[in-house]
Amino acid sequence: MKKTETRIQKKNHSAIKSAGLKVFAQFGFRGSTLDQIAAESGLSKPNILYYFASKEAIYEALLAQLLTDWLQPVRDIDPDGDPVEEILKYAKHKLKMSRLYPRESRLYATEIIQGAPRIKSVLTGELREVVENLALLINHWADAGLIRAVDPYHLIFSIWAMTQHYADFDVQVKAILGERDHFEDAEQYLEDMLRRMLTV
Amino acid sequence: MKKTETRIQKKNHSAIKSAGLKVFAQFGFRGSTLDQIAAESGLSKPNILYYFASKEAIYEALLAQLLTDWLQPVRDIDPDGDPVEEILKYAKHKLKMSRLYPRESRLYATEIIQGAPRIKSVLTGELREVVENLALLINHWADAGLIRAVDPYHLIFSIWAMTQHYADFDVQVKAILGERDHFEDAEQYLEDMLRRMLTV
DNA sequence: TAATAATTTGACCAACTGGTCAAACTAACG
DNA sequence: CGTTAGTTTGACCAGTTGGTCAAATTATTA
Repeated sequence: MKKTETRIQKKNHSAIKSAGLKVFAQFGFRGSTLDQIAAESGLSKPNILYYFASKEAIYEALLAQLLTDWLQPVRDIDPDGDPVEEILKYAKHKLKMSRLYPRESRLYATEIIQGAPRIKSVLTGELREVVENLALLINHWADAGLIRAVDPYHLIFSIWAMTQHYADFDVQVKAILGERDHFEDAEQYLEDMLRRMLTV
Repeated sequence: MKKTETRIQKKNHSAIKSAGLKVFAQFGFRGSTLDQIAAESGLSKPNILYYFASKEAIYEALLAQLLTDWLQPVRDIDPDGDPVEEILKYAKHKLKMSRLYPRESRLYATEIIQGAPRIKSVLTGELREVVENLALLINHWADAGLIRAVDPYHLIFSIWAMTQHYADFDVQVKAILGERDHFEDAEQYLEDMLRRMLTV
């Protein structure tokens, strides 16, 4: 039922979302202005509102995209794979997302810090369910003696916290480590940590 | 040389900072308005500007306080104490701060995410220096065989990331775990993780 | 090419923004 | 009690905000 976008629509929708991501990730929803997004995207303000009904519509489109992108890799964890390697694969994927798409991570962070007013239902719905299932799987692996018994929820939190830290707190990390790329060391540390947590 | 504050000044400075913390932590600097802070503090907008020169002055007073509160416990780490216990003591202190003062953590997070425009000099100055010293100490402990050799910087990042996660992403944590207090389990997990990382 | 549909914009608006200021009010003190 | 210093406020302002709209421009298609 969805109309196919014209060439121009495709280009402009994309330009607006890209500009919106940049602005919203830095200033949050209320701190961002349509004028900023207009300037960043090279379109005029009324033209932006021709493609999106409102400032909020842009923001919500970005959040929706983000959430599906983030939930998928959790679902992709293979219950029949090697437990440690599956968790490690997920953690490394998450870290790579932080390196390649730090603005997405920051956009999500600002939304959550502000109390997640627009996605709370997703958090208590889809996200919770997906995490619940992963926690069950981890407990199952532990019961089978394939990994050490750990609190699955806090294990997941620790992976999220550490990986997203490198995107969200990038300025701080760089202030301490310098501008040199630190993701290799971060991955090393993360792998080391997870192996120590998961093997006996 | 500092004039002693009158009773009223003390009360109102405090009320304004408290209200500012609440508002800034949720909406960031640009997303917050003086009217919100006025409503939250129970003072009129002009009255607020009688005590602070500008909206920015309130924000900066909060940040300055925050930074000293956060740097001190790092400095308090005792080079002559038991290494694992000293690091554990610091991590637990940080976690307790997240439980007791989540808004301070969120205020700091929004500032960093936005690129730390007002405190970048502190990051590359005081913070960097303090972390540098801690890293040297950790390496020294490792050289002496008192702890396992780990990357001290990423160790510190992992402590920060995990502890602050419970304050900054509180909504998400609660969406997954429910409203029940989870800090006890978090501390357990954190201690377990750090002991495994630091002992051979 | 002519007609139609899609796109873009300048001008505009009401609400909100941080901040000012003179005047009114209140507390403190000799 | 009267004076002074400290406090509070209503009215106001210029700049910014998200959003509207009719008109102009450009692309598409018959």
